[in-house]
Amino acid sequence: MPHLVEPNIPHRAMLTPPKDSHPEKGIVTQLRAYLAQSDLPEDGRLPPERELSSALGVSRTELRKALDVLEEEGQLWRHVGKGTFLGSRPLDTFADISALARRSNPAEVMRARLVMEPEIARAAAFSATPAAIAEMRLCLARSRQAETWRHYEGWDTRLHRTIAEATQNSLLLGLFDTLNAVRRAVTWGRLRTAPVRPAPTHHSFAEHDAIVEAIELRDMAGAAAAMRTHLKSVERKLLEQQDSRPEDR
Amino acid sequence: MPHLVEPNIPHRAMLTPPKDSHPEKGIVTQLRAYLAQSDLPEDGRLPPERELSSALGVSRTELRKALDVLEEEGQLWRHVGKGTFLGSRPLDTFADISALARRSNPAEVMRARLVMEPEIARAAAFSATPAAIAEMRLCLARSRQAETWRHYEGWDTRLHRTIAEATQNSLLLGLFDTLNAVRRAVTWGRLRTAPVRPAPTHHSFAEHDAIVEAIELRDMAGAAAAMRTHLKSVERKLLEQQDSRPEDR
DNA sequence: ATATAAACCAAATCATAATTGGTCGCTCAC
DNA sequence: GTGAGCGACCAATTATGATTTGGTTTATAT
Repeated sequence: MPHLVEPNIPHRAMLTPPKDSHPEKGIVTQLRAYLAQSDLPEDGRLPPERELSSALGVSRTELRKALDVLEEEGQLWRHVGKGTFLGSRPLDTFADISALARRSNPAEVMRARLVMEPEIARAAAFSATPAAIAEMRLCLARSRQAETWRHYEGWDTRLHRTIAEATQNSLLLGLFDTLNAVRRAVTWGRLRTAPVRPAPTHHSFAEHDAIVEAIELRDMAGAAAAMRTHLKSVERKLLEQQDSRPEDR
Repeated sequence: MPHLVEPNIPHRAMLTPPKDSHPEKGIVTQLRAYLAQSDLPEDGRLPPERELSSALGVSRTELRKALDVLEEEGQLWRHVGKGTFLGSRPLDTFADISALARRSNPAEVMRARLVMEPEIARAAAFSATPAAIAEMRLCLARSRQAETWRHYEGWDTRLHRTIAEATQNSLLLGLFDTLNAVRRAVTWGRLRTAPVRPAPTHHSFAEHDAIVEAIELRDMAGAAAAMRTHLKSVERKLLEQQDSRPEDR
């Protein structure tokens, strides 16, 4: 148990400056002075609030008010568990797949797919080449022939990626790949690994057909709608599975 | 201290199958059979070598030889500390911002934004908290007060990111951040640092207002449409600039 | 009413232990 | 001798638990 009882330090109330008409402003300036003279570590991190408040002889509440002001001014940024730092918040833009996967979950992945993939399909309907469409048809055929769920999923993944490629937008493709990597990395309760093959009536077959058909017809709205319908089906299936099998972890 | 001394387990040398003319080949087929019948977890990870060897009744050395064969065939991949997995090694899908930016260009970035951000705004209209909306309004006000283009862009960026945060979907937020990082990397050369402030009639002001207003009204379609309108304006402005100033990169 | 102190919370970090594929050295059987 | 089995060790990775830290709430006092 840390920090049991504060040893009896004589209060320094008398050392506090005389009452100010705007006391919080005074603390702000006091804090500014401290930040100016104190040499902070390389990363601009300043001591935790609990230390700083006692060092400045103010309550943590008041210190936090002052910090709020400086943060509002953009002079520093704070984050729970990390600390308080001078300067502007570093855009945490390293798209670390594993980090994303750790913070995410299957429901989020499905919602992200529902945001991205219909629009990707729309773009693909606009710019897909005949070769890309041929590859989509190949994926459709192979996924129907798949003898195991593992094989089926392989062709399913390839179909969706082919659609993303068909946008001819390398950035969109990169974002799609990132999303896909997170999807695979997210540890959802081990799904179907059954060695049985998907039933010929599996809902995805017809839905995939509809997507590719719309793309081939250059029907942008139709492609987006078909993709949305498909992902909604997948989502429903996912939720059913999750409900019927409440095992967690 | 773990695993002090292995308890004295009687050797099972006599239980080993009779000598095979090509022992290692036999183990490979045995391993193949095991992989075919055993249902592996979603990620394709198979049991650690120490378990698998005893489960198959072969020595770890022999098992590793068999695994070497399968790895050479590309049927599985291994990594120290992680384990052994079926399928092909996941291409290092770390979303390398600089690599993406190198392959991309401003036009692609704009199209990617037009794909993602309207749908993000739609989702935000559904799930934004009052606090998030308050922050959006703050960004609106501050961007109007901005005294330089740099400040304006700061608040503009923060507004768009706040909208992405309001989806309450960390994965979408991560994808948005990736897109944003690429955007900044791509437009790195040509950031206008003009000290003049944006005109009060700047098109983005009213467009931003419309987006936030739709989000506040929970008007999902309206938010998506407003965001699309805004990005179309930005795209038009971008193309004008690019035309009038044909400098590339 | 306001401020303070204390307690609690969740996110992040740190420290430590346990796994896991890769490698080396020894022993034994043939 | 040659090769296989066995055990130990290594480094990379993961898992786990305690600690730190900003954010929030509550009770108390002035």
